[in-house]
Parts: sequence; C-alpha cells; structure tokens
Amino acid sequence: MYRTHNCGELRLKDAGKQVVLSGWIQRSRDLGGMTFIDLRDRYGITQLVFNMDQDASLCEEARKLGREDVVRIDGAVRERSNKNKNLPTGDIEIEVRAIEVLNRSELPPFTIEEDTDGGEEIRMKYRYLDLRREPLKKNLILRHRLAQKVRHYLDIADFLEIETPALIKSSPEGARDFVVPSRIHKHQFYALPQSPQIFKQLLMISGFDKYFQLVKCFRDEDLRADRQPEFTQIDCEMSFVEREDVLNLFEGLIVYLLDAILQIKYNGVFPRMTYREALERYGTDKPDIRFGLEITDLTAEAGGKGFRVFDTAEYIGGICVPECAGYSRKQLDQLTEFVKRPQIAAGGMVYVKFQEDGSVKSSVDKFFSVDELKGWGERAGAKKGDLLLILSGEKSRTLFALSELRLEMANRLGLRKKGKYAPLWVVDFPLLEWNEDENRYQAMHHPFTSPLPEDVSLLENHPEQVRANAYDLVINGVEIGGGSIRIHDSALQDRMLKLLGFSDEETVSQFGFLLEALRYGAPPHGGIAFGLDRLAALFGNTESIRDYIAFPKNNAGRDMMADAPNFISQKQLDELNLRFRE
RNA sequence: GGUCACGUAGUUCAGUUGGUUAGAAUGCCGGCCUGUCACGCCGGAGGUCGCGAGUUCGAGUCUCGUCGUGACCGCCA
Repeated sequence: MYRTHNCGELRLKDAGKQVVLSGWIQRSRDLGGMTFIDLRDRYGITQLVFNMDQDASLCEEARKLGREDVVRIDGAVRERSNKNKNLPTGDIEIEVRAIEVLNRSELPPFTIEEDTDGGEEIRMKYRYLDLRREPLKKNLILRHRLAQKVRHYLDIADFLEIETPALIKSSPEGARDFVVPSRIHKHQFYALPQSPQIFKQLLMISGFDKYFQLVKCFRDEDLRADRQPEFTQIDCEMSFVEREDVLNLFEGLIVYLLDAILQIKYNGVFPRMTYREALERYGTDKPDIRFGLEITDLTAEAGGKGFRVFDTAEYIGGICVPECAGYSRKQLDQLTEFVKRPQIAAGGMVYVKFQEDGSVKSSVDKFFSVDELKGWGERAGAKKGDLLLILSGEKSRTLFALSELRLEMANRLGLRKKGKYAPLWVVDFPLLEWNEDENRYQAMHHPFTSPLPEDVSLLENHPEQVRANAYDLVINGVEIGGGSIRIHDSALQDRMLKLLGFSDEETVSQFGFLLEALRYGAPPHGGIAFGLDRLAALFGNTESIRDYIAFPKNNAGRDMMADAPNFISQKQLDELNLRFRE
C-alpha cells in the first residue's frame, strides 16, 4: 500500500495513528542530530521527523534524500512540540519508522516553491514541473470547480450535454480553419471546428431543446495573452426562446458561479447596453464599467471656433478625470505620448484643468474663451480640481483612442479593482460589417445570426443599418461570451447568404445541409458561448489564460514542451498524398 | 505582416562613460549543528555575457543582422 492518508489531511486528532504517506520531498532541514523533511503531494505538506538517537541509520538515509525524490514512508502521527501555525498540518508531524525511495529525481531546473523563479521559456519547457507549484495547481483546481458548477447549473436547468464532431467541413466564414488531410479521400481535408455552431443548431432542429457542451474550439489566428489556438467554450443553444430568455438564464449562471466559486453576491440584473451606446459612452464594445470616466461628445461645443485641429475633426470627445487638475507638465506629456503611440495613433491631446481656485488652464486657452472652456467642463460634469482630456479626429479612431486613454487613467488611479466584478450585456450589434480587403459585407457575429425583426426590411437597401439580435457578455472589460438568436427560416437564411456574396452554388455546397434542415420544421432558437479559459482567468484575477490551461501554446502557437508543430515523415506525407512546394 | 521590451552562473537579477580577474541572491556540493519549518554557521564548485558580423588599441556595454521569449497592432464570424 502506498498511502493511508494524503499529505494535507492529518491533524492533532490523528495523533497516535500509524500511517503510510507517499509524496515528493519538498525540502529538508538537517540539524545534525535530527532531520526534518517536508513531504508534499497535491493536498498539502506534512512534516517528517528523524532522530539520530532513535534510529541513526534511518536518519542517515533521510539526510541523503534530495528535492523532488518520490518516497513512501511508514510512521506514527504525533503532536509537535513546536507547532507551525502557517501550515494546516502544522500541529503534527510523522515520526518515521521506514522509508522507501520510490523514485529518485534529478535536480529540477527551477525550485518547486513559489512562483518567483523560472522565466517563461524554462517553465513552459518543464510545464509538468511548473504544474507542481501552488499557483498553477490552484488555477487548474479553480478551472475544474468552474466547469463542475457550470455542468451542475445547466443540468438542473434541463440542458443536455451532447458531443459534436471535431473533424468537420471547412467553412469559408470567420477565422482561419485548422485543417486535417484525409488519407482515405485523396486531396480532401477535414477542418477542426471554430465552434460547434451549425451542429448545435441542428440539435435544436432535432428537438433537443436545450443543449450544452464544454468543448474545444480551434482558430488558426495569431495569439495574445487571452487567445490560444485551441480553447474551451461553454457552448449552449436553446429552442423557443427570445433574447431576454437567453440573457436571463445565463445571467443566472454567472451570478451562480460568482457565489459558488468566489462567495460574491451579485444583486439586481446585469445592465443592458446597446452597441452604439457602449461606443459613445466608453469608446469600445467591451467597456470596463467598474468605474466611470465616461466619454463626453464635445464636437458641437468645441468645433467651428477657429481652432484648426478641432475644426477639421469629424469628432471631438473628452473624459473628465476627477481630482487630477494638479497633473504636472511631465504627467500630461506622458499621457500625450501614450495616445500618440502607433497602436493608438491619436494626433495629440488637449487638456483643460479646472483649478481649485475656480480658474481654468488649458493647452488651448489661446483659442477658446474661459466661458467656452467652462462650458465643456459643465457638459463633461467637471468639478473644481478635475482634469478634462480631449482627443479629436476621425470618429471611430478617436473613440478607440479615448477608450484606451480611459483605461490608462483608470490603471493610474487604481480604479480597476481586483475582486470587483461588473458585468453587462452589450446588445444590438450591427449585423454586418464592411470588409475592405474582400470588398463585401461580412457577418459581424456569424452568418446564422438573426437580424432584429424590425430591421429585416433594411437588409437589401441599407445593410449597414441592420442590427443583429446578438449579445455579448462583458465583465471588467473582457469579452466573456457572446451569442445570438439564430435565423430559423430558410428563406431569410438564403437572403442573408446572398447578402454576404455567396452564389447559389456556393450556398448549396457550403451550407446546403443547414438550409435543407431549416425546411423540416426548425424551431425558433438561439444560444450563447462563453470562453471557459477567460472565465477562469477572470475569476482568478489574472490576465493570461495560459495560466489556466495545463499545457498551453506560446505566442507563436508552439508547444514548447513537446515541440509541436513539427515535421512528419515522408511515409506519412505519402499516405496523405501531400507534397511540399519549393 | 508590423511595433516595443527582454536575453549575463542551474534559477532570478546587478554590471557605471567602452577599460585590468564579470558580481549578488538563491539553488547545488562538502563540513558543523537535537525542535527546524525561507533553519543557522563555515567552505567550495559553477559563466560560449543567446548567436554572427562590425566599430575600436580594447565590447557584457556601441552598431547591424539573426535566433529565442513576452506584450501589443493588424488578424481573431
């Protein structure tokens, strides 16, 4: 037998018991006459004690143990004379009678202690050792608990977990597909799913009514801290629902998870905000509403008054930062540099300081009267001591820059508080967006998203004005999930695909089976998908989803431990009828 | 496709204006130590300064290139 108990469970009440423990050597403290060893497993750490007086040869043996050796020990639990209050097992120790070394360890390249040492490169290469450490272990446990609670909530709500295929047909819309060559069918390829979208709609047509799945999705696009080529979605679909039905149910899921995992009670309903409102108030479709600093449109007030930069701008907007009128020239220059960075690309920044003494100081006071400046302040809700930061230019770019500036100021002022969760639903996204490269409209969400019923008549003549019956869940500025009510009418779906530029033949070859299915009594349906990795990172209060994935890829999509992707043998290539160009 | 940062001992980092033998902490090895728990004390080993070229009397330091890692922009329905 390897163990009667784990290394985290023995307490004072167990004193006197004969136990067997197995685990890794965390650290040993050799005092000469006696030696203490911390034995670690997934559950915790238990101290072993060896004494020269009692068993010299056993003590000698213990002194030879090195970090990360795997051992099995026999011994008796006893109360410590010196207790350690920092350890759950700190009241007891094991007086060891026998050691069996199960496996020696080479010296690990970094210590298995805290998260302080080991750069990204080496930690990724030895991911299995990094996973022994507390921070990553804690993250994976958090992810597990999230997944369990999700399953519980949806099960109670009558959802059925149904698997969908991973080898599917490539679809032209959306992200780049990962493809898999078929051996049996020469020159043909499967694709890995970007999401089970069509399959879950087919399940609705099959009458399953409420479906969910914790499912891997694959997108061959460039990576970020919060993007991996393979990631996990909580994928859901429901029949006979309208938008509010979906929002209410999944709002309930988030409220339940906040309570069950973090013991945070969320009162009330999540705010609903249109896409347009989100852009105008926050400059982005995924606003962080843990704090204010909202954007004020100053185009009417500040334009056309003889200041050339503003007069030629399509849009002028500002954010009022409380109690920052005392900002120095240096601090303001830093902010100007920030917004002029190529990634943000604002032309410059105008400030107005509303001083405590009631006076106004601005970088543009040559061009505007004090009353005009005060008028802006009034509109932006500035009080004495506040600082108004103004950007101008082409509208969408300027709003983007303002949203970045808003986040930067919030970071500087410590307004993005960890442990606070501010969810909202963003709704009424545009159905379509213009694709410059391909000179055509494309679906903003996906081609199966239903337009709002009142906008359907605009489809052919004013496609850019059509709003989608779609919604995103945003928490703390992170897009956690999104979905839509789907098109369940084959004629409307046909119109939609035509609008996207598909010919009849393309429509039939790409989506024929879905269009056909829609003709056999498709119920009204809609759904949503959440990013489990992002949800875990959000609950764990960190940015990088890699820390919540056991074996992630680096930012070039490479598995640094296994060294994938990699070449395959000529034999494999031959079987697949593949040959390299060049 | 592009921008930025970093790359020095097993690990995390310091290294001045370009100047003699490249340091610290930690880890590792050896010795001492009977209540430690980041044990303590003493001693020791450990370096292709990512790689290549250039400037220079002289390069860890400056320049260019290259590779690696991270972050971001484009991209991601």
